[in-house]
Amino acid sequence: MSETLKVDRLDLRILAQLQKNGRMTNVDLADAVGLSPSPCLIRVKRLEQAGYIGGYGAQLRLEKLGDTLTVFTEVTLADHHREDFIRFEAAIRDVDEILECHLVSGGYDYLLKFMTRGVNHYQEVIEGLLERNIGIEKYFSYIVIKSPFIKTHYPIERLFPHQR
Amino acid sequence: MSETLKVDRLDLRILAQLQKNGRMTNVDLADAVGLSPSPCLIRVKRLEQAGYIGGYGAQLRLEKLGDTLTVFTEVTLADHHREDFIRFEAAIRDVDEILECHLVSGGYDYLLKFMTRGVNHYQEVIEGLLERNIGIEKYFSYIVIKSPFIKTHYPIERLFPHQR
DNA sequence: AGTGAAAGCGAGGCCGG
DNA sequence: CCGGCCTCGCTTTCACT
Repeated sequence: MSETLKVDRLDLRILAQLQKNGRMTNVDLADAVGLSPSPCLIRVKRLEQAGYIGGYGAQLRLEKLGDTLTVFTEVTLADHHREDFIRFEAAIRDVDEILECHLVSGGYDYLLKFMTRGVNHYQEVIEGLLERNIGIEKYFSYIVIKSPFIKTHYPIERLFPHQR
Repeated sequence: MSETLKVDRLDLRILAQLQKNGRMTNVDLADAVGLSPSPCLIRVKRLEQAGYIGGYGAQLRLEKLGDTLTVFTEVTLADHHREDFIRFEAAIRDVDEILECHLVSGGYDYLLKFMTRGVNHYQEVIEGLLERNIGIEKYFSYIVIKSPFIKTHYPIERLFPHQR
């Protein structure tokens, strides 16, 4: 599931294609990368098993379904021992409304990304967190007014320019 | 492509399933939501055409392929006329290394999410932006040390609790 | 390693309730 | 609007190169 096996140029092309269209058929994929279906499928399976592909998902336009609010929240912990980080991370992991959790270097400790129905919903979630006493010293909320773009795929050739 | 048609409970279940596994076959999907394949497929097509599903993608574990660096950057513009926002957004949209762009309310204007090969690569991109004179007054970078979690799907029942 | 067959199964269209 | 049938094309395996 997580072996580091060698990934050649063909594999990178497969990954790039699947990133753009996770539902394309194996024959189309094979055609796009210049392979015949059988070995192409084998490579895809290998990449999945090796953990390079974490899964496949539909990209939903949640904002089309109803009102949503995205909020980025900067969190500073009261104490900074290893156990404080662990406790905090464990506590917020199960909060559905928190989509991302990043430990950052700089003026605060964590940057969280929330998705809620609106400010009331967000406030409820935040207050629930504070009541649970998980080591939050202070926090600051940045409400997203508009997201001009969110890209769903990355040109991986740029990350790994000279892969064999 | 962007009609707002009614989405019932069955549609929500379909969306929830496809969000978790965008590659599941239509028969499995139909089974999971309690439908037979034909009407299920029709609903999926409708949801795609209506724009509720923006696309399907493989979730790549880029960090397994090589070194990557994620950076969140707060950007403040020098001026705040409509044209300043438009010019800035247009200029950064084509920068591959910028994955997300959010206009926020609060202490600064934009929160950007970068993905690069490392600090040198990040610095190159940032300097490239500054040289282009696109109205950046100042910026501050938060380097991501660790991302304890990034969730790829949201429990959409929570966003739309009382859908018919 | 890749190619090309063959067999099994799902996608997608059509008809009947 | 849903379920069942039917055909075509894709998936997946296997023997061969």
